[in-house]
Amino acid sequence: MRFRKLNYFITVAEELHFGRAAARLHIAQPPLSQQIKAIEDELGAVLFERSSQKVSLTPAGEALLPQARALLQNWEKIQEQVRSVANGTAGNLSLGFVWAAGTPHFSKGIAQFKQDNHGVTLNLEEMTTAHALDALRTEKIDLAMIFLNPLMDITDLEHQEYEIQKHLLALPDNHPLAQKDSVPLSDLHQLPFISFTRQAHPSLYDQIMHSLHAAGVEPNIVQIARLTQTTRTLVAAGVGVALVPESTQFDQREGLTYRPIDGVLPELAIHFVWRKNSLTPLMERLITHLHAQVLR
Amino acid sequence: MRFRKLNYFITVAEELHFGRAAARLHIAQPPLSQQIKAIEDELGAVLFERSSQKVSLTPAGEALLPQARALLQNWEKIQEQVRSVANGTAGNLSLGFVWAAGTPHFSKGIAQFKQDNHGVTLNLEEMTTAHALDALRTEKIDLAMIFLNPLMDITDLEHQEYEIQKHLLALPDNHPLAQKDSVPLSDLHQLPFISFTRQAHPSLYDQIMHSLHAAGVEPNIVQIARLTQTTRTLVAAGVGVALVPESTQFDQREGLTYRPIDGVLPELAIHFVWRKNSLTPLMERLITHLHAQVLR
DNA sequence: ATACTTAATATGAAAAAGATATCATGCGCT
DNA sequence: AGCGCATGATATCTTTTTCATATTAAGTAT
Repeated sequence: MRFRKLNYFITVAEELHFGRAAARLHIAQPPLSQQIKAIEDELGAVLFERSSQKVSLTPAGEALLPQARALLQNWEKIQEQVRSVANGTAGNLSLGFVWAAGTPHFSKGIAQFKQDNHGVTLNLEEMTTAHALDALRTEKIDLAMIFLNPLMDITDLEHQEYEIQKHLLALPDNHPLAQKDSVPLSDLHQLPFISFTRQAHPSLYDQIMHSLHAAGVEPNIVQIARLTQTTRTLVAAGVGVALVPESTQFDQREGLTYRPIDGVLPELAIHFVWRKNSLTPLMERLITHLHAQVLR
Repeated sequence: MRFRKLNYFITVAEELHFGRAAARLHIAQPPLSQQIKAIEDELGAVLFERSSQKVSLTPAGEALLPQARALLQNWEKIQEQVRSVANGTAGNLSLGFVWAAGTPHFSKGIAQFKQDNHGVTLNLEEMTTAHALDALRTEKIDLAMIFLNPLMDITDLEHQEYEIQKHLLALPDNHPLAQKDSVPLSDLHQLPFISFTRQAHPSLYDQIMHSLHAAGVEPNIVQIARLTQTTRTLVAAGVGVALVPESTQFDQREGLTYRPIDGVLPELAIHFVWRKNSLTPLMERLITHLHAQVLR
């Protein structure tokens, strides 16, 4: 697909000499004459005025020349773009991620990736694990960063670990438990407790509840849809305490303090997740890049 | 030049099925697979994800599809345009014409031609015969409408008659000669006389002078560069009389009157003139059109 | 006229594209 | 699990297209 004939035409138009043009094209003169004639027949328009003395463009040829050049140039650009997309240095990518993934190193990683890949458009959307899985399967997003654990049925998906966070207990400054350096799990018994809904991160929710139960803790739960800004506002307001991912502490807030938990709680494993066979070079590059940010 | 491979790609992308695509393209499936592979090799990018169960576009293919469609559409447009230029229903044409050609039927003809040929851009410029010939030879214009007579050396040009005009004598209203219905040539003897310069229309000038001389008229000449508006202003102001082409009378003016000449004067033959071998279909159409306007 | 340049034509060779037959793979269905 | 069906890939041969060589035709310059 070299647009042979079009190139032949352009070369003859540039040289205005079949012999020289043929030489430049590394073919003999007769086939060049034939090909030009073929183009003329196809277009139904004579492009060159030939005499044995000189060759010149007809108005039709004059009209075609710049257009033909533009077309070829266009094709070059298209090729480059397609190659870029194939290499992952260009393209679009929609990423759904749980709020806990939004750490400073995540933001920095995204910003740098965008800078290093000017051709790439990233579509970022914060969502719950459940929503992200649905969005993945309905192809609304290409890649998710969500809480993953062994209980989930994701045989239709592939994944790779991003990072593992610990739980922290978020407390109002003046809470009695804030006196301790670390809080035993059992101290949470009967405490007013703010948690995300089971709907949002079902299996994580179940795991946490199971752990609490095992520690003999029967929390007094106030449910909210997502672990976001709202959780911290409620905790700071003294509505209750909350188990939050450690990344939350990056977001300091007046009247709010964090303490490590002493006891067995499930891992907060955030994974990259994508549909099987949908891993593009671009996604691969983004995953590698973000993962590298975590490790340093 | 049917952009075979690009079309193959598009068809497969549309059908997402090599067999059906091949059928639509009236070729067998194996060569289609080969050609697609050839494109992929050339681009260095896999465009389709194949399984025995279904075919789908990769991001690279997704990127190429609209571009490829646009490219082909572009090519269609280019072809049409080139054909239009070849047919003379589109293109550019620069026309240089002497002032005398600017009759009402000329203007009407031009206006109508433009209306009937929307793709055509006409470049009109009023110029002298001498200037027009130079502009023709230096390819500044494509076609001229000028005073032509047998004395001129135009072996490098071709021409066709446009129209032949008679001379009229332009007089101030109150001039004594305005009393007569027609003016004998000999009456012009020693009269103040306004004429274009020899430079402007050399051989016409010579012919007119020769005719005057033959009639024993020795005019008293005030020369101006061109026979335009200015001539009539000068005549109306009583500076002198002038021999003008009959087309001038279409432009009525206060204090100015025209009388036929009684005597032998050269023909005022306005011809289309163009370079040899430069007669394009567009020029041909314009010439035919304008000529038809004269005859009715 | 004669030599020279240049594009067109004729004919056969090489390369590219296509057809037919066959294989490999994966899925659904008993 | 095994069989049939659908689908794309591979191998090999045929056809078509493109190209090269030799030659011709036409026009210019000497």
